[in-house]
Amino acid sequence: MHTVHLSQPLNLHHTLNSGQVFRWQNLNGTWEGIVRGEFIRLFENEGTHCTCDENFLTWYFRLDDDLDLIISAIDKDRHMHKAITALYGLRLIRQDPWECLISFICSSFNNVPRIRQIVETLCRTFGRPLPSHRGYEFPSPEALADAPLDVLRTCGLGYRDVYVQKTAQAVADGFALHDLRTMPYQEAKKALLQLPGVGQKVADCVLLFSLDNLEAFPCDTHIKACITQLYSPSVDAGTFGRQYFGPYAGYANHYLFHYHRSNRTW
DNA sequence: GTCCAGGTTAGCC
DNA sequence: GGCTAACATGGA
Repeated sequence: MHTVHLSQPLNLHHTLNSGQVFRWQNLNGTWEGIVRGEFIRLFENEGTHCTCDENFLTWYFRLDDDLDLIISAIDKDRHMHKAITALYGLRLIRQDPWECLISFICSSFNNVPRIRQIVETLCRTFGRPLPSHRGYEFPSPEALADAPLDVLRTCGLGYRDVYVQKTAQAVADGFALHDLRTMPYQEAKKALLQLPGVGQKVADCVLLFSLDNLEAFPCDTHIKACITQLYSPSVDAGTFGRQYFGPYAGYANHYLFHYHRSNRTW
């Protein structure tokens, strides 16, 4: 465990607890997670302490984004101002696209604790155990592609078992997730929408949380409520969000989402 | 028992 | 293209 003094704001609690990633656990102040097959431990106390190197922190927590610049770009009204003030240090994460894709297929018509439970069960059932015995890797596309439906079902997936299996088969057969990183927003989204279990909202989550598309604006029930109540009752939330907030609409989206979901008042 | 949760899909018009 | 019912699961 060593100390890193970051030049960028980072609030671990807001960031890891905001529903963009599902495998981190807070054990009395210390965050534990498994990223790309590596067990990682983090906590904040006059600097960020971690069992990883600074390059990992920079990559994973997008410290290459100038958060203050981004915040000033999206600080356009009193609603947004409340959210960014209350959640200062909330950052988007640059997570693995494959894990992100499957996690958000599991997220549809579901709640966060259960998403976490399903993802963890998938890892325990189909993922490689870490050499340190501290948990399991996220399963490979091949592992989920070859998984029998009834075993997937026992992981708690419900009717989503087919979505996970077919999407895993598509990725195992060569669907190039990483290529989407360099595509324009509409084109990358169109490609993702081909995958079973991936609709407008899940596609935007994958683009935003794992493929560097900061203009993606995922529209779930919380965001739709925010847009209709606070901004305009009759617009398409996604179109409005991207146009109104601009190139960093995705950051605005996640601040609104987490503020609304954590049951704070506007 | 009823309701709800980061939606997607198939089947209609 | 837009609209709607159906969809497993577990916790409140």
